[in-house]
Amino acid sequence: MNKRDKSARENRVRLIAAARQAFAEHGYAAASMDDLTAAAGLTRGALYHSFGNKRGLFAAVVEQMDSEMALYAQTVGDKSQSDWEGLLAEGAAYIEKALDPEFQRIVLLDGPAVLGDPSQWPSQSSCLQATIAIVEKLINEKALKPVDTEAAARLLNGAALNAALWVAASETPLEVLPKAIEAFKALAAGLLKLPVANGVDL
Amino acid sequence: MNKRDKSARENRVRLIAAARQAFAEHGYAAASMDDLTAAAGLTRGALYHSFGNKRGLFAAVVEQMDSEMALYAQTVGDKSQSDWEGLLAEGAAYIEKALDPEFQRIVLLDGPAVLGDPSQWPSQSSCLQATIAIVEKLINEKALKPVDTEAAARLLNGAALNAALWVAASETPLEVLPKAIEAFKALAAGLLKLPVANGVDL
DNA sequence: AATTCCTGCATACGTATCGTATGTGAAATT
DNA sequence: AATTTCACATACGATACGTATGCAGGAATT
Repeated sequence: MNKRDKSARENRVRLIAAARQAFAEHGYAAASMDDLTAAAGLTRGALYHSFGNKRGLFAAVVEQMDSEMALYAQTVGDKSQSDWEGLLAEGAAYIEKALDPEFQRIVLLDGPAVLGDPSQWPSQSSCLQATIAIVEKLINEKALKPVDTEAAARLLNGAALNAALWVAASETPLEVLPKAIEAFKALAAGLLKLPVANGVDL
Repeated sequence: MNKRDKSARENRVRLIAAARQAFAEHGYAAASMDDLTAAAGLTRGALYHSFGNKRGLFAAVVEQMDSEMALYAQTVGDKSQSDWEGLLAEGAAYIEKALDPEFQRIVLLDGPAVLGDPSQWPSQSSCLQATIAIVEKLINEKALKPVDTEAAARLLNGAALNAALWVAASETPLEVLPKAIEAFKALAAGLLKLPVANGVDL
């Protein structure tokens, strides 16, 4: 553990943290690299050395946030009683996550514009892979209609994401949230081979 | 019809057209206002006079594209035999629309970053309103589960939108497209009170 | 018809910010 | 101890946005 590499790593961590805050507060375009590097006690020289350009730094921030989300989704899924409930819980977790203004601004709004279609991000797959895995399992168990696993997973995530944006932009998020989750569960039920019994918490 | 207003209107039309092309080609951030105004035979002065700033021009472009989309969605819906099929057709139309690189870049990628959450755009509602109307009608007919109409409409649109991005980014769009549409129809079927008969084109 | 007013647009300027090219000092290597 | 390396700072140039001002040609007024 040499001293130089260690301090360099620390600086990268501090840059990502400062960038995360700046991007969340001002948005990608309006975030000044002079300002955010100064907030980290560095200059733009460090930034260009470590991340190449503004976009590279942004990508690092998104990757960090996305892996946090994937981790959270997994714990939520694991806690569920059945695979099917795990799928629903993951979706609900995604919806709730997007209530976080930081997540909304960086990942949902600026992310696609800066990094392109989210489905192509390496990090996004980590979150999607979890969904795909569950869908695949459920199809093998013959619980779901034999649709394309990736297609189903992407649509579920897309619906959840959109629901999240809607909830977040709402004037009364806490009122709208249950409606969004209910609609999400109804949609997801469309993948089931057999209709769920009425009354089961849909 | 005085001469000045007429030429001013023409100039606005030409600016929007030039902007639409520039934003589609380079993306919002990289589109130079000097360049695009010059392409329209004007200068930035005209732009700031008519649209206030770069964002205002962008908003005008998005509104134009969105209203085109709403118009198209409506014709597709009207052509359908039943309301339910109309709903599915609209979703499919949305998915196909997002294969258009111009629509993808401007409305799907840059739009949210520049204008904020799409569900808050005045124009977006025009497209969403159509979906909401159909959903409402189907719920009144007791064909759908009594979910919140706006929630259902937003989730459907979100799923379609995400499917579209996925198809567009795919290496083999024409292979993926039917999978996306099939999965979309399955999801949408989740809103139905009664499961569709197996074999009906799901 | 002549004059004045109005306004849509051009021109010019200031400022902010990004990316690169170059410099430097401390740590690592020998 | 001398040399090399490299993480980062500094300096520079270029680009692009927004504003403030100027102007010309069509409208309004008399």
